[in-house]
Amino acid sequence: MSTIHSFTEENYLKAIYHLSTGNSSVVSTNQIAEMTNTKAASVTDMLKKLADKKLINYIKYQGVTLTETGKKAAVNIVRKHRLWEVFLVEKLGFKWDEVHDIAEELEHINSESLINRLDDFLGNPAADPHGDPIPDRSGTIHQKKLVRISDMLQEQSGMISGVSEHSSVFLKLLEKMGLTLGTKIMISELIEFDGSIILTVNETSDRTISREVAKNILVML
Amino acid sequence: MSTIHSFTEENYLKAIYHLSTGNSSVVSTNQIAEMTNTKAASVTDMLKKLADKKLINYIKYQGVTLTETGKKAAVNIVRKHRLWEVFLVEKLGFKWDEVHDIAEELEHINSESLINRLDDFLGNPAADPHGDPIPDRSGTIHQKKLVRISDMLQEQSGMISGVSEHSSVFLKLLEKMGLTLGTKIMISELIEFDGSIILTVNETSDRTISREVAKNILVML
DNA sequence: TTATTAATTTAGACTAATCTAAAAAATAAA
DNA sequence: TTTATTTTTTAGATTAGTCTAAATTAATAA
Ligand SMILES: [Mn+2]
Ligand SMILES: [Mn+2]
Ligand SMILES: [Mn+2]
Ligand SMILES: [Mn+2]
Repeated sequence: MSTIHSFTEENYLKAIYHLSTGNSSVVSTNQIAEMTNTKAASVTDMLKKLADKKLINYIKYQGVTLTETGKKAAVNIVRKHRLWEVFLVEKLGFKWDEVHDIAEELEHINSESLINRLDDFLGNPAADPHGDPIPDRSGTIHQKKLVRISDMLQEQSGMISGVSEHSSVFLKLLEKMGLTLGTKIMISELIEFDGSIILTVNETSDRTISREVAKNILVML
Repeated sequence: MSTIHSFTEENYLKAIYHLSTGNSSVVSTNQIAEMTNTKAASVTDMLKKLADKKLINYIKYQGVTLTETGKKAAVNIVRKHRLWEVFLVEKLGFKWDEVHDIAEELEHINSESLINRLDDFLGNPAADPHGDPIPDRSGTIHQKKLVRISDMLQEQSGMISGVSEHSSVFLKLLEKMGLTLGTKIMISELIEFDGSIILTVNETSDRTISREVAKNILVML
């Protein structure tokens, strides 16, 4: 199954997928250009090709959505990306801020049996090192309900289970502050002045984080 | 270190490397075309490019050799290919006849730290699943002295340690006959009529193999 | 040593993916 | 509801890698 698409086509499909699971499900040419580091003109060319292959629904000037086929292809790439990230962290000992670029290449390796064996080898993990859910082999995604720390109330507690910002600087910062996945936190104080928040970590020590940081840490209540 | 070369350039370098470690160290355009499944005209184009990049020594109509830089690049690809094969067999449970094509893709993933970590994770193996030596991170290859079964004498014994034919049909045949790496064999009889050979396997049972098969099994005495 | 055959290179063309600059359409502002 | 701005598309080029067919060079045979 799953026809072979070029490296490049796969990157576009993944970009469209990620953009469409964000705000609006319709994605614009410029958004895609930005995400894929290309120019709008190049995107238009590729959109025509993907539309010809029935991977996207595309009407000139109206943006695109993925077809069922396109979505399946995209989810499969996401599955591969996240499984490889787990491998890199769990088996090879990479840090969570070091794996993205390598997984970006590995996700294009084409072998159904490879990825399913890898999945088993890793113990069929539910989430990648950043807490993002790993689609199962049928393409189903079991997304846990998570809330941003910035949306939590005084005294509320939970466990850090994901991030919505994947840059290396951000991840390293969390690492340094001891705010990695699995850490228990409690909202100890909400600072009115600038919206920053004081957390109690693992029921022991305190940490102050800015609103900007708080917005990008996801917690399971 | 190690400048980035395209997927395609890497495949050419590897082809030239393998061809030049065979018989003559000078490799011809047609040989490369055959190994890379392309046409001679395409090879000529690529040879010019590789020569410009100082990866090969190329004089029109005279064939090519790798420069030191080119050889280093080629050996590094071979290292990656073989390490990935070990991973696929040892960790993911693939059979030795199933891994070549996947490794053919994985060998192009570009990350020094990835491959060195993988090497460590696998326990710094000396050889791949087909008995081929794995270059160390400095590019040195520790090749063991092996002889073809077809070159062995009556009563001589040794351990199967490699193959010089990597096709799936051949590997499956060996698998079925129990002639896998690590098997102890002894030359029990040389059949004059057709050159076929009767082996005693693990000091117990006997196997008859054709001269053609015998030529492709490598033994450590 | 000349003629024939084989190997290699050049010429010219094609596809995928990209770009810049210009044109067209859609959106926002006046 | 015109005008201005932004977004998107088209036009025309470029680069990497490939091909077929023709020309050239080398190797082999007569
Ligand atoms: Mn990618
Ligand atoms: Mn991730
Ligand atoms: Mn390859
Ligand atoms: Mn091998």
